Amino acid sequence: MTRYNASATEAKWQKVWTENETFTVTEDYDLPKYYVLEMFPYPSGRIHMGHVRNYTQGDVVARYKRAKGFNVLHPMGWDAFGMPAENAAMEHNVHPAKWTYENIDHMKSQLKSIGFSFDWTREFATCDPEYYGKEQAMFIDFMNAGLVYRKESWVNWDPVDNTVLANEQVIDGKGWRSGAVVERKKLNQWFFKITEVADDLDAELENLERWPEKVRVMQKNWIGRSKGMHLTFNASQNDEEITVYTTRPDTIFGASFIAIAADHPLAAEHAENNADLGDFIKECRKLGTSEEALEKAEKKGFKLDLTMKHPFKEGCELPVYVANFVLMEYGTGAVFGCPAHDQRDLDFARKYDLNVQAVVIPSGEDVSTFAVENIAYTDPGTIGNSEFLDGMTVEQAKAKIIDLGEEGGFGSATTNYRLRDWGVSRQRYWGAPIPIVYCDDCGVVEIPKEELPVILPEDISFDKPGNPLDHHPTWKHVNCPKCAKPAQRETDTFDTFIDSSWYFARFASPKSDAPFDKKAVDYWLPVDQYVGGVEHAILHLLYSRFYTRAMKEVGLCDVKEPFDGLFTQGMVCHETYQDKEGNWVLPEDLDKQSDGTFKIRATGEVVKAGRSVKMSKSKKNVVDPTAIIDTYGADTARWFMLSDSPPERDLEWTEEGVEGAWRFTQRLWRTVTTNLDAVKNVTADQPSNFSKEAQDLRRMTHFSIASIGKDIEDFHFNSSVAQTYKFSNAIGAFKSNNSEGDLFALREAIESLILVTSPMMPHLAEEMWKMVGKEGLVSDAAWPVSRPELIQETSVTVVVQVQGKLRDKLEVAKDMDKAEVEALALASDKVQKAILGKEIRKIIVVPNKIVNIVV
RNA sequence: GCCCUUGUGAUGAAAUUGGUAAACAUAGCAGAUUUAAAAUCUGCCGCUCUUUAUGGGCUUGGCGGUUCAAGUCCGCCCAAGGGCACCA
Repeated sequence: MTRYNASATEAKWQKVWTENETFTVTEDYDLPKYYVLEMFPYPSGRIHMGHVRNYTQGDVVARYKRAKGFNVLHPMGWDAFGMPAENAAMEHNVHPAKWTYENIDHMKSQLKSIGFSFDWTREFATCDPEYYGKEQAMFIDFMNAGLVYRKESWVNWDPVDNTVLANEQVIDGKGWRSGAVVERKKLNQWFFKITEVADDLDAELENLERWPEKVRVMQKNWIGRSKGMHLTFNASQNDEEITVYTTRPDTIFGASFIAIAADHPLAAEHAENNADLGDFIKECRKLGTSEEALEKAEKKGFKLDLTMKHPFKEGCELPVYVANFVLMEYGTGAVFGCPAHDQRDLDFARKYDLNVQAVVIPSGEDVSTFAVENIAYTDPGTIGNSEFLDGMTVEQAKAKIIDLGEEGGFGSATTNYRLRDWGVSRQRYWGAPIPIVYCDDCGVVEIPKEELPVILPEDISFDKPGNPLDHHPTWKHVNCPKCAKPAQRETDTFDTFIDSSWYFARFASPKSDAPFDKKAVDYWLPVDQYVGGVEHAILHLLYSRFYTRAMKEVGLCDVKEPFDGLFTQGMVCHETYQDKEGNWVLPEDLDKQSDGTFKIRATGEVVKAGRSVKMSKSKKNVVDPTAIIDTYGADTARWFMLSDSPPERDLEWTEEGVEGAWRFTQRLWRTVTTNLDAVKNVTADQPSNFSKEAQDLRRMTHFSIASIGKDIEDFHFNSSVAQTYKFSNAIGAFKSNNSEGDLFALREAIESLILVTSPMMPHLAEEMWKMVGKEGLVSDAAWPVSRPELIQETSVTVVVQVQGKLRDKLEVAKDMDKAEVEALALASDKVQKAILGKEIRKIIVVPNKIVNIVV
């Protein structure tokens, strides 16, 4: 018997799929559509196991939905802008474009070798001017719609390299390359008004029912919507005022101080003739970037020579502090402190010996005796010690204060968000240029759309520190599009999160001269099934949701939410190994000993096996997909990725597991080849008689079709795999007597087995499909039809319990009458033994399932 | 500190959503085949007690509760992982 030759067979079918354009899809507006998308990769150079798992999951769904008759869009492209290309340019003196496109070529060939059903005709890279030019055009649309603005904002500045650093390039407050202490610097930068739709982004989370609850919660917390009020206090000494934001106006009578942020304008004003305050403000700013870990617990303040009048309490004066725990970026940068009902305020009050007055009294406590010691009371209660608020609930008191504030003109209800506007300027080369020109006379001028794209210059150098676009000899010098006088280009480029915020729309019509064809986008979007890592739960997914709203706002599409269904897959993990010196060792350099320990092949040294963690280059616990595919074939790798572990959980990569998957591909092949002669010439006509065994096999066949399909739809691939094992084992165990009925059942089983396996192991399925004499490709074949009447059992096992304990099992006819089952149960010897001498109190009969006798 | 998730045999896990816990696979053990090994095939495989049976008891992180019945629902606690982190 021949063995299945994976590498030759897989290459053969990949070629056939390409030549036949099997997975090329068109906008057939009459067909029901299904859009499957996996998060597109950054072209780092090589595919890793995480990609293989991610794309295998998406591919199974895509192939399954195709078989179910959907018009399936399953595209692939490249998130091609970003810093690694610039780092490579600096380290290896290779142009970012060259580096990126070479990586794309290599990774594309790797992806092709795994047999994914991508429509490669729709492929694009975001670093192509054909793509980013459309992004520039949309930026201008957004600008005209008032969704974009420019303001000064802080960046991390490396004073040695003279460059802006991303947050991840700042390590312990120092630049990753230079080691210099990072400074904060203000630059003019572009922002998207994501906060303008914060309310809708928050509210619509509720309707994203096919998203993981976890991701929705994370986004909700990130948006951080809170309802409160603005409240203005007037100074006792002069006409200064401070407006605070509070969510607890009900606790106003418990207020004992006002605190403002170090960056608050009033703080700066007072610092002008107070050097100590100036020092304190500097200290607060430092805290922000570096030593937060050390200082975060300690609340510190600087008392100003200023007090504020309590708005409701005659004669009550509140001291004003500059405090390190108040943030200028949130609310108004000022708060009133109510120590009894806020832990931070309480810590602060204890340190500076301020009054702690409880004004919310828990039920069961007495107003006169209830006091707060070191834990602030934040739960509901009745208002007390608060004059006209006394006796109200927290909610009533909040409403009352807001009313009074609005009447008196010193307060108003407000909603606040933790979410901040999206800063999109990056002081880098390898990104999409922002299509703006600065003119001395006309100010900020957008590039006219017909002059787009603004293309990145190719002749750049990374010799000098800083942004190559900025020190390019000619690129930034242009004439103003309005007045034609000499002007300067914006040299910042877009945040690469913009690139990934609309690529899913571009896939709908990747050759369009517009960003996309509206009809095509309205047909394909939203993405029905998006698959990717949970590490993108917040930023990428939130930005995409905003961006899609923005595109709708400017009339580019009618879709608001980009992703209807989201699935976040787990990581791929592997054991780690360390030698005597503690150096990490690659699994492929090891030999396994018979006692289960590992030795380095070259030196014979025994290594220490550590816990299993996410595969990473730094820990060297990686397995190269190419090596696995060369040894076992893509179908084996795919099968292993789907087996055992539920897809949302982490997967432990083991040699034994891969071996097991490989053995199964061979077993499937044998199951089909050994039965080939018997079933090859069986006609499709169904005989009228089936043996008991044939009926059982048909039940298994039709049950498997239904069960495997449902498990794929529910993302329970490990269950699909388990059922496929059972199905295949049943066929292997089937002894045909060569009667018409047996042969029919066997042929039906084998054909169905090939079909249900095809989304998971497409190459092997294609080969077997041909072997059993089928015309056409299994990739084009319809999912088999499961006949429910063949799944029905005629008899069922009913369990008999006494006092909830299993005592006997009965084989009875399905849907047998309750009384009859009860009688049978009581007739059982074992049951009689168990209830001997006891009185029967109650008998519960669940049809076809269980009888429970209570004594 | 707050929020979320997970916890089941030696291992990855399953359990029709309250109704036979451990399907399927991996590892292991025994046997067949083989000159031998690999591969393949067959059988066993949660713990425990005794009278070794077509027997009894126990078992889903721990303790308690609801129920005829709990891996599943409720309460408290423990452990691991993830997210947020002075957000007023």
